[in-house]
Amino acid sequence: MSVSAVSYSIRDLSRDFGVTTRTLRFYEEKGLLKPQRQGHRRLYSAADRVRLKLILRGKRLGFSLDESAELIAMYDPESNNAAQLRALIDKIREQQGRVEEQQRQVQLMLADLQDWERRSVQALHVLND
Amino acid sequence: MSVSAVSYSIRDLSRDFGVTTRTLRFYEEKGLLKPQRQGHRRLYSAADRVRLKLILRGKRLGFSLDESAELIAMYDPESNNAAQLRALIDKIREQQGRVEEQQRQVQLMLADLQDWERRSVQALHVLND
DNA sequence: ATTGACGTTTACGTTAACGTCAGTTAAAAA
DNA sequence: TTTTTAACTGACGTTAACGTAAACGTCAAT
Repeated sequence: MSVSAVSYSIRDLSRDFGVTTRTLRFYEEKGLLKPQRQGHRRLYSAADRVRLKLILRGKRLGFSLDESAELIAMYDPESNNAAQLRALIDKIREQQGRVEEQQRQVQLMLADLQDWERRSVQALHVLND
Repeated sequence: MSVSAVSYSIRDLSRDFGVTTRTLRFYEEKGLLKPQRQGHRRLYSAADRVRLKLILRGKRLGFSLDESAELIAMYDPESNNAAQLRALIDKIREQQGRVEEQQRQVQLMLADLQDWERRSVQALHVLND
């Protein structure tokens, strides 16, 4: 079974995902990525790209790298564990809660301010009349 | 005009807002709070409480302390500046955008996962039948 | 043989938001 | 007056997520 070994240099990933090479090495230090080596050079596989995509998605979700690491471990397609999957979904739901709370706070603040704006416009009217 | 000078100790604020005294002194270092002194002790006024409330609200909104500092400067009830108020509202709207983006990402991820869950449950059925 | 492009490791630097002492002072309680 | 209690000022420590050199390896092209 020959695998058509598509692989990417660190530069490739850097370019394709808009992150620095330092970042990629850093993610590796943290155990988030484990590219193969050819000599001492890193060779990233398609699977590595998927993992990176997940990490970055995690960031956009507002997760820390450590949290992303957990998520990815759970997301692992090999261990097709239902309980784990639920745990993962729960984690995301928690995050969803936090984000919704922020949303509420933003709404509140905006409402406050717009109210204030209306009143200060009125105040100006009073002053100018 | 005698002002009924209500004031609070650092301990009071710490307790009332659920932050450490270190935090309060730190906020002062950063210029976010400017309590009066009685000797070398800090005396917080009602205005200081309002500022603190705003800072903490800013945090819940997902702003950094520096950003909160800006916000508070703009929020200043003295300078009743309409343009400034708009600027403030804009800042909050930006944040709103960021939060909404996170919300979208969370939704996406959840959808992905639930989809996956459905399929793996089916897969289990297949395996068990 | 040298240049240049790209890669590697090692390691110290940076920012944010405090935590955690250590050593002092001032005021209140015993 | 002595002891407690609360507060104060440094100042160094901590975590996260990289940034930023420094010094070196390797391979192809000139």
